Amino acid sequence: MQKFFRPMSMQLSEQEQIRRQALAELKKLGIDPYPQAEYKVNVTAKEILENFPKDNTLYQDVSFAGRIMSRRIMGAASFAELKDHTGRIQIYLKRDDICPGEDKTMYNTVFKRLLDIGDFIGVKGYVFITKMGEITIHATEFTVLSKSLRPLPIVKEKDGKVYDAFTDPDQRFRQRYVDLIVNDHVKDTFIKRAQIIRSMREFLYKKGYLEVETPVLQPIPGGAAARPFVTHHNALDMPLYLRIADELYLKRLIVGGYEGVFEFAKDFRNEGMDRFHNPEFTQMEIYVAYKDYFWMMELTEKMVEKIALDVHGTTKVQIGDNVIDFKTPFRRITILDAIKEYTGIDVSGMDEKELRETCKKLGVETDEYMGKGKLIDAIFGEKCEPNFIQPTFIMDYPVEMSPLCKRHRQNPDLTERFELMVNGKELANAYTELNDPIDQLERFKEQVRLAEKGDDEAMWIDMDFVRALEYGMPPTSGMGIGIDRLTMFMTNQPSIQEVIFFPQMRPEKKQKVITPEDFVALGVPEHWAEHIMAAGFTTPAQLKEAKPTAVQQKLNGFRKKNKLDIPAVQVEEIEKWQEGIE
RNA sequence: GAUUCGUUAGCUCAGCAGGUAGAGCAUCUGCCUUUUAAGCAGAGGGUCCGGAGUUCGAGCCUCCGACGAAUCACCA
Repeated sequence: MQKFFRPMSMQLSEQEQIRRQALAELKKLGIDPYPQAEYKVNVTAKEILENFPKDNTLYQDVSFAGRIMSRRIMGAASFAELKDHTGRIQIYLKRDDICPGEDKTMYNTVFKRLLDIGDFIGVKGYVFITKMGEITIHATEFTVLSKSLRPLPIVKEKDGKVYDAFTDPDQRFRQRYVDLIVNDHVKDTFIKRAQIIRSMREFLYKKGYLEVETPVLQPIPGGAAARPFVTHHNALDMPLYLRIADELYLKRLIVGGYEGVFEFAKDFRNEGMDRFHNPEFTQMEIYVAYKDYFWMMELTEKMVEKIALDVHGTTKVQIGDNVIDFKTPFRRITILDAIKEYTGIDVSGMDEKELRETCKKLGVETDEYMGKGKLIDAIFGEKCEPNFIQPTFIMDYPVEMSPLCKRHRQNPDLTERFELMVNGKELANAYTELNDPIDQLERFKEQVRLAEKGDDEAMWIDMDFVRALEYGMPPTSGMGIGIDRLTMFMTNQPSIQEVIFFPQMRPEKKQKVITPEDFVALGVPEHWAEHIMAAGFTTPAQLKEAKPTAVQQKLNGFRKKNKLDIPAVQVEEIEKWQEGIE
């Protein structure tokens, strides 16, 4: 346990020490730096900045709270910037307003010396406009609401140009709270994310669909091809998996008689991480009875169009160098036609061997495990996918790739599946759902055969799901849409880490400085501890992992080489040291 | 996983072709009652990511390691 909670650096920086002293001095003055009482606020920064220019009789008795973001002190008067959840506003303090009597402590000591950038204060006063034309709260009193003990990165701005921006991705993601404090545009991105989700919910509520919750812990991880995270339930003494999708549960609910269900689902996939993948991510999946994938295309494009309009007020959205127009209807093309369009080759009707040759000719890499479906997908992925910048539905995927999808009504080698491509990336995936229980079981079995061949992402057989289908599922269409990717598109962010508050990171390792004393504490005698690092064991862990005999050889060799006047070490001693190491 | 780049003060970054570690902001002290990247004068602040090596001497060179980023691969 200990190793996950290494103490932060024990050494406080000068600035941190000064802030702790200020904290103590505040207490000495009888000021509680962390008061309990509610601080009643009657206005936001945004309201003032919007309304005061229209009517300067407003806001003559405001109570406002926020974080100090900058200070400009000029002797007996000061300006500071306070930030609340709506934005920043300047405040103005005058010594003789704050301290009308003889005692000037509140201004001279508390405000000027003991408060810092990062502290929360509340102010009461009235709004006016300075000579320089800035809307400002003239504070006649202030209250300390919370003292900050760590200095924030100082980001300055003039004429829209940002100086000393806080941009280091490592620090921004590990300490997202700091990122949110100093980078206003980051806050905006996540507000837009919330708008997108809200807009989607509204759209689906309006159609009368039911928002549901299904298990995150699943005994069989189904509904997608991906490696799951495994955990263990103690009471039941059985493995459980974090869901990779919620598809099979939502379809059970369709069997149960609901005609439209959807879920915003956190899904988990134990796979690589990059600009487009985080181990946990959010998908919205929806299933509607009596519909097919054509109907679902319309729902999807209408929904995405509405989101663009709600977030941007227009269907045109800048994504990287491209302007994407989410105006309906979106283009539709089958995967085979797409391949024809971009390679000039008609792969329909080709067998596996011909497809393999085609891949070779096109320079598409393959391996021997790939079946027809994967080969076609490889060609598409390499030669076509990046070209679909404007929203496009790619339709009718090969049957091998889609074990939960109904066969195409005209061609049993294909399925009624579409993916929505935007900016060369997959955004949504949908089927006319397979509701034939016998075919479903066959397809599951085919997946098992793939698994036996070595495909570690093939699906598992979920017999309970098959049983549900055996009771009868109405014809249904279902769709899943990636919320993180959608947010990336709608906010023009280049990486998934920019749209997930706390993206997965390697654990932060504070490098601990190891000294001979650390070895002494583990039972290594002093005369060895002072040489053990030089002899090649720079950490206790290294010492533990090494073979006792190897350690003995190394240490005694070192002793001889350096002519140390200490007794040679015995293997039993070394074994004892190793026992002492965690 | 591969390659490349990066890690120096609280923050953003310099640092010569190895020779006592620099700037701006922040901090501290003083001045300043409408400033706004406030200003002026002064001061303090560093395990140069960790370790080993080469060298009289390493922030800089070599090797090993940690973490991050970009590109590619893998994966969907």
